Amino acid sequence: MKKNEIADVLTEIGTLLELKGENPFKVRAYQAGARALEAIEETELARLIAAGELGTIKGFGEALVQKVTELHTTGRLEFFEQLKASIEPGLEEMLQIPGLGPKKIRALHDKLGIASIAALAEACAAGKVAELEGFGEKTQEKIVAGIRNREAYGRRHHWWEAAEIAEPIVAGLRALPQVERAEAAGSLRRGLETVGDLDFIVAAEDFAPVVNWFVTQPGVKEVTAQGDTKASVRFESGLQADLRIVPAAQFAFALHHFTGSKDHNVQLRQRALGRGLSLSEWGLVPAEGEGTAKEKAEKHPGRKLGGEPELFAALGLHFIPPELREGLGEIEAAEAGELPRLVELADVRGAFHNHTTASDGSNTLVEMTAAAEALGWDYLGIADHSKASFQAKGLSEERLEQQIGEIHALNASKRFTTHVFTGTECDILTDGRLDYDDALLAKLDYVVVSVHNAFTQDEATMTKRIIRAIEHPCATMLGHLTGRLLLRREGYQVDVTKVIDAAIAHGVVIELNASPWRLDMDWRHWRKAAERGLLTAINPDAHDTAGLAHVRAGVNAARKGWLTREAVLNTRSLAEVTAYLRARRPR
DNA sequence: GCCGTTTTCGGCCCGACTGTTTTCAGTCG
Repeated sequence: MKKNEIADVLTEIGTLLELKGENPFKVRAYQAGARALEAIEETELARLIAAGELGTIKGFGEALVQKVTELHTTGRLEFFEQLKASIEPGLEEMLQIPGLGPKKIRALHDKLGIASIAALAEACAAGKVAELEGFGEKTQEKIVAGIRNREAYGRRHHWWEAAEIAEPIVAGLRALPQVERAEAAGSLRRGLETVGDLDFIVAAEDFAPVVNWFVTQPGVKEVTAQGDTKASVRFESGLQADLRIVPAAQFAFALHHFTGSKDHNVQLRQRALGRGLSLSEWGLVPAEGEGTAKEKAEKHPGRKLGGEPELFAALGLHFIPPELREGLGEIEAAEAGELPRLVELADVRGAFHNHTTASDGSNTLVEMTAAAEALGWDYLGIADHSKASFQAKGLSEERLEQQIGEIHALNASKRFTTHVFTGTECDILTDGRLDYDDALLAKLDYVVVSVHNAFTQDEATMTKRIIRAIEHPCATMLGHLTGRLLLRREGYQVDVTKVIDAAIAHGVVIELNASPWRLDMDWRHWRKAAERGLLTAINPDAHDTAGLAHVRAGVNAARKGWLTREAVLNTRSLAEVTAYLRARRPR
């Protein structure tokens, strides 16, 4: 069984154990195991299992090693099958309803025999749920609303769309007279490709006006909680947002806490405890002594921090950028002083893989170049579709020749300070050949090769197909490695490790497609790939002038992948990139 | 179920809010 499927099984075991009322720490162990698995490369997992070394990975004890090994070797797990059979299948999906946790679901099941969302809806309609001990009218109403909206409520949201909602709110909060500081935290701040909900952390003197401002924002459909120090709202799209207000002295702690991730926080708290300190959203206080963390924090006014850097410093760590806080080794690296200097948006000097009206873009070559110049870019690569992408108005040989001429003329005119590179997004045909002949490809500054059809090929075929394209002497970079569309379509089946190996061997760049709906290749692969020498280009895959700004999403993903400026081709100067591309061209 | 330079057993983060309670359980993050 593949790594990701094994991770899914571990996650589901966690959920099932939760429903059974198992020890919550056991549940957490399975969930942590699943996440840890996602950070291991497929071939590395196979090696660890073969060598009997899986147990050396943090989070994998005897039981998980045995289960992962069994799943990996046989594709089955007796324990999982029995566990699944022992729980009615409808109970799992009831967890999606906000306000329903394992305890309430068990009560509904044990006392009313409810084992599906449909049965739950019926019982609510009959008023039976409200009569249960521990339940009431309001709970029943919440369940009814939760069932009605569960699709919108449970949905995750693209980072880009979440940021578009969050940024004006942060700006609005900062403009309030009571507010000293305001930040968005959570997975948005960590730059995760999708966001479950928004978290706003505010430092203020007077709380009530801030809460009132927040719950009356345009687009707020429902106020789901409102207290003295926090409030929760839901927007039209189903996106939920939480506001938390703290005194200024606690701001850094609260911001860190709600930025997460959960794994990162747990690890950092363990580190604090090892030093006799207790870390919480309230502060960093001695672990010993009377009182809650909050009470102790309030007795330590000297613990006021300017910001998160001091928090990390107090634990003997370099500052860990939010994007790295996934519990994937960043604390160890911060301790050793080995955190990478992450690539920044300001490092980007241009981008490849952009479209114009020649194929399926909606702005012309001139408009795209003007937009790139406005961004301060030194160069812009145009890579329209090739002829096999008929649906995208792919360019015939003649039209591509014509475009090359137009670009040369535009460069020669000196109309823009931004230099334009001639390129193509050349289809990788079903057998791995390229869509243009070599003579034409050789006329271009660079060639992006991408898969746009026959997504359903089996993994071996697809892997062979892509590697054949990488081996082509004209290939400069590989476009959107898996073809995934976040929250919409899984990528095609491909052995990522083998493709990375081939790209390194042949000096081919793998792009980090920066489209907020793709972010492909996934950030989870980049750290190891770059360590092994893979170079990337953060490519917006822009189809209009506004799309160029998507490099920001790509930079987020690159940072999550521990990438430095050096690992990203399009942080280099025009002269360096020109030299790089020239050296790459077939002789 | 995992983990260990105070431990191989006994911890494992903990506080806000809601809705149900009359002192607190459950959920959530």
